[in-house]
Amino acid sequence: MSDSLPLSPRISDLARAAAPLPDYLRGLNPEQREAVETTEGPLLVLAGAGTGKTRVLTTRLAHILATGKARPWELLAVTFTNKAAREMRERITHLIGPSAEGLRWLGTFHSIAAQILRRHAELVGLRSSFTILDTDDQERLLKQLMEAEGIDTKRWTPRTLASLVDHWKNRGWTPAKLPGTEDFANGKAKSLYAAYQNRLKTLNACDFGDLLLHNLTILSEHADIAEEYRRRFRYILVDEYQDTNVAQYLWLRLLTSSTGNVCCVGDDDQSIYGWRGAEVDNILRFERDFPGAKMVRLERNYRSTGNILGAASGLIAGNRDRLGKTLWTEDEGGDKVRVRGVWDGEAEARLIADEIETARKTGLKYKDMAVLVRASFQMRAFEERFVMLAIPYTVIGGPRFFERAEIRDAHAYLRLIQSEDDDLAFERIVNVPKRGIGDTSVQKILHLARTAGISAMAAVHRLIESDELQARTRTALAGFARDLHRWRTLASDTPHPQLTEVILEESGYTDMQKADRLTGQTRLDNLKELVQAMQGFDSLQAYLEHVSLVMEMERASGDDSVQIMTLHGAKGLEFPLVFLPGWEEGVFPSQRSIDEKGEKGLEEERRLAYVGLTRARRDARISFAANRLVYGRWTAQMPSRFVDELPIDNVQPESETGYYGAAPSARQVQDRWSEGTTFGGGYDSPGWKRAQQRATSGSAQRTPPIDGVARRIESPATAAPSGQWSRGERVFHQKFGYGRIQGIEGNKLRVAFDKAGEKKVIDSFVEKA
DNA sequence: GATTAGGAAATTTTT
DNA sequence: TTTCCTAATC
Repeated sequence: MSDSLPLSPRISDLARAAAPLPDYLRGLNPEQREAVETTEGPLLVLAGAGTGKTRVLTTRLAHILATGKARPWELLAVTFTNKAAREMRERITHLIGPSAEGLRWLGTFHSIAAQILRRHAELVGLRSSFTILDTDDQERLLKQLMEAEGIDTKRWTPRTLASLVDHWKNRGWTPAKLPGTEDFANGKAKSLYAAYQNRLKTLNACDFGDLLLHNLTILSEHADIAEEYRRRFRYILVDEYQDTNVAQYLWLRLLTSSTGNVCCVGDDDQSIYGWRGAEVDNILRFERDFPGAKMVRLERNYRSTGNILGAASGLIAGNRDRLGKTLWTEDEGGDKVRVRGVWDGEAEARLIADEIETARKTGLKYKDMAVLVRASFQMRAFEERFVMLAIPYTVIGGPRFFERAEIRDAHAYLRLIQSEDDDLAFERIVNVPKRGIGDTSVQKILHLARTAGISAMAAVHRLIESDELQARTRTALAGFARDLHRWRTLASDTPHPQLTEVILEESGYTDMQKADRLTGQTRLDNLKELVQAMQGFDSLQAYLEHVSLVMEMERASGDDSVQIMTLHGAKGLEFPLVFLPGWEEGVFPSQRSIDEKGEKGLEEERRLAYVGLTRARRDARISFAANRLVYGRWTAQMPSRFVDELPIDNVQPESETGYYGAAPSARQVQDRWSEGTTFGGGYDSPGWKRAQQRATSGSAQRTPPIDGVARRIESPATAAPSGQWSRGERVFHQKFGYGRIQGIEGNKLRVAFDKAGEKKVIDSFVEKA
């Protein structure tokens, strides 16, 4: 592509001719080189899946540094995730050595915005020590405000308001700039938003959205400050540009100088966070937004085979709003993408589990395989099956470490010790563990705090002196205050990990967890992990700052296990073999996406499908079920429209799947379905519908009813009668080993395992020992 | 102030 | 079906 461009006598061209090619430029293809060497002016790099995006990004930074165009601290490089930032830093260090440490402004949008905000906090009414609230704190705060307004928080949930506020902040709207009115709580949303922002100021806190929003206020109202940053950042680099929201876009505009050395890298076909405020438009409009912008397309794919690429490209071609690009690969051919219909969700899990074992025999490792689902509720079927067959697996995603209740409780203690004014932390743990300080007392404390304009802890001190509370409550509060005081004194000369241990012990938190036989052990383990994680930080302050911005924990990876994750979670990853189950209307594309966002929502779903397919290096396998158990009800499913949209040439429909439990009628339908000259369409046939009707005619049962046709039954879950267990009995479990039954609830057993601690397991997964 | 029973909801989630 | 949250009861 660059070959066909008219050659302009640029300095870099001359330099290129004169000097030998630096090592780091070797091995780049012409487009990649162009993306690296076009350092001046606005540049959009459209990087298709698997085209070496990260390599280009890091090489570009290295190039700018190596050629002396800028020093490390004059570069602004923004990513979306901490993981991406970390990876970029590592790879640059690999390229240019330790001087990469000088890249002060390489980080996520939020961490860089937080840095800037700390320097100018007073301009938006905060102190530079402000705390960053997470979504849970945010919702609790909003709930208080709503209750103070007498709003029915069942009819209008704090969560809905939180997402509204988030939405507004994503668009860069302060309460004053908010256009129009909302239906929410009879038009009170706007005033609630204003009240919330005020409350945040008194708490010296801000939420995630504020980090960007306050930056916008500062940069647009203080020209001198904006100018200072524009001069500082000589080169700007933005990763995943397709996922930026309006606020981030405005932020970039404010930081981009007139020389406009801004390079945005992204792929409009991989924009999958629209529901979180991402604007594909940002990338589609780039050339208009940054006059004189160049565009480089990276279209050579180094990851997938021709068939996978063909299937993905054919599918995404159905989207209208895209810049368009044609991925190609030298690795033509490869296996076709297999598409199979199965009877139900269980059959799908069985099929995939069996194929995992088969693939393993051909030399693939478990960790080379991934199951990518649309929504997390689909994961359970696979987990159950994998446990049964002892296939090691890892669920990526799930509840995040720092969001677990016990971790947040521990943090609340630490926050309250660090700053007595942290009312949210106070509220969270005044009565955790139970100290006999009930809801009414807490409300009294908070009321006094609010009316007197003091912190909750200050209110506590006052109330201890007064007689407004019962003597018993006063004693409890005094005890709590005394503990806090003691810990705070201790904090000055105790390393923070030990401090945390002391607090958890002395507060009775550990004992409280020990008393919980069900989840206590897991939680205590998590707390241990927390103390471990704290070791890596110089101070409590540094640690707390870190966790507020980094919601994830370094995952211990490296073990050989099948990865189960959502399609969203899979972005940026690749696997030799990828399973894509649940391609059914309503599931994928998700009905809700379509209901809420119509055609736009559908296009985003299609991009999600594209992301899923392009994760595969050698082999992608799509499946769909005729029947699925959704919230305990059997639902007839139609194959996803995306199945139809796959180009027939790259796809291999399989009809041998009857073995996996489909009734003949369903198999016939599948045969018909796969026979069509245009791919798909067959599910309109009477046979498919009949099969579905039969399935739905019965209400909730373990399997969809099949008239008189034997299906392959091998699941102990269906075979094993329950009620054969008794408490105290010794059992063996594939994954957790030996243990003793503590309790029985229906088909679930509470088992204290010798090694793995107490777990709830399905009875069919254990055998008598 | 703690326990329990009933009812509504149930995507995706980089910070 | 399960899970979480609120309201009613001890």
